[in-house]
Amino acid sequence: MISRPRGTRDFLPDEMRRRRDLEKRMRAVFERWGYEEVATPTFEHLELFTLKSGDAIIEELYEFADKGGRGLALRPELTAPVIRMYINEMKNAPMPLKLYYFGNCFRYERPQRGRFREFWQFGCELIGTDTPEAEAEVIALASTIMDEVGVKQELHIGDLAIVRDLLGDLSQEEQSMIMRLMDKKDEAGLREVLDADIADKLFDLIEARSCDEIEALMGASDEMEHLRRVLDLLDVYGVKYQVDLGVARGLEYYTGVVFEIYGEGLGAESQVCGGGTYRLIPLFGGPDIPSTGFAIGFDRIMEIYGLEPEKEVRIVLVSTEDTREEGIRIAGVLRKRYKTYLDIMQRGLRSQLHFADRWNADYAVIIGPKEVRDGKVTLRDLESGEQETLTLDDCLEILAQRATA
RNA sequence: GCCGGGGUGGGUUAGUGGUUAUGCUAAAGGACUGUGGAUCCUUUGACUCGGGUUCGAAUCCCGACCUCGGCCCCA
Repeated sequence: MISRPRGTRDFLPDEMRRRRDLEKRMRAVFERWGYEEVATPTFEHLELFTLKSGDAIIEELYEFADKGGRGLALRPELTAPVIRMYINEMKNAPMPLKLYYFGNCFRYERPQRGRFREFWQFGCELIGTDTPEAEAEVIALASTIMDEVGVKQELHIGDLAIVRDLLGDLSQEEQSMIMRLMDKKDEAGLREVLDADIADKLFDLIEARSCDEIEALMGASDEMEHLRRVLDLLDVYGVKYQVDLGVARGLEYYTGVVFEIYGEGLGAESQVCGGGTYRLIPLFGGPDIPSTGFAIGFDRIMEIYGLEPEKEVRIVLVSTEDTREEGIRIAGVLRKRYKTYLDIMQRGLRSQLHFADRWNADYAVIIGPKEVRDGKVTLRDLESGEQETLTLDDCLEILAQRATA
């Protein structure tokens, strides 16, 4: 027997219905905010992901050579591919671009709850600006999506521009390492690599919970005003957040405001969304324009998603040996509007109704010799067990009434 | 990559060294001949894999694989 590769999943009908329902709800929010969907290939040239990613990301890549010897990789995330797409073919589109996407991504990692080797990301990129208005919109959008799908969220907002002001003298590598330590809230580690006064200040900064506290430590600056404006706008959006300059994000291309959202009800993998402002476009050979975006861990939302999919009407069309052909004709009419199952096993009446029960059908429409003779159908409500024989038009009428009731 | 818990039919479960591996559920067929959920009968179907200990292993030991949880990293 051949099993699934490790860290992958099969989605059975019940779960798939719930996934599609969640997808639909999230997609609807992006659409209502004026974002448009795009899709990129499942695999890309290896360099797209190795060019500006840390070793950790590269180690997790599913990479391979194709039959022509090209180095390729399954995408580990979607920001880089979307930016690549923008540079390749959307440079003349009117700014700003508001794009969203939903797709599977691949990382060679140790699987656990909420972490898989194949997983799905929803996300968006707002390309062309890093104004406070843009950043506030993107954060508010992320937060709204969480609300709309019933996730209890905790939103943390940081700002790498401010942190980098403090670390300005240090090299790129040192800054990256410090970001990582900050993310882990590793005080001892930070004290090891930093001068005592900078370490003290950095730690106070991580503890700061308001702009005033930060300004008291760092003094006034353009970055400070920028962050203040973003937070003011979030207040207007009605978004609840917590200032947390310890949010450092793993990726090195973030430059400004960054944020993470944690969901309630998950284990170790509680981060359900992360994003911020970055400058990735020039790194890939495009113009020096900033973007803001985020990615949502779709599978993690699935774990804590409490809403039930919309009820669908399921009908089983029951016919007999003599009436199969009439059954197919009537099923054709029902199928214009409803999910209709038609027996193809040459089963008897009893057996077809048994199947209808197991299939959780709402109604059985029975077409036997009597019905065919009278030009009628029998509509049986499988929940109440009540049934009546009536014309097809009347049957459709009743189904339509019940569906809206 | 590291540290723990766990793997018995499709799902669930009994079985801690000894006949043909238990029950429930499911699926297929039947009893019941124009009506599902009940009952009964038949059939299908499992010890994750590989070593070791033993006269004998689902059971004890080791390893691998998978899985669950944690570290790391992130979505």
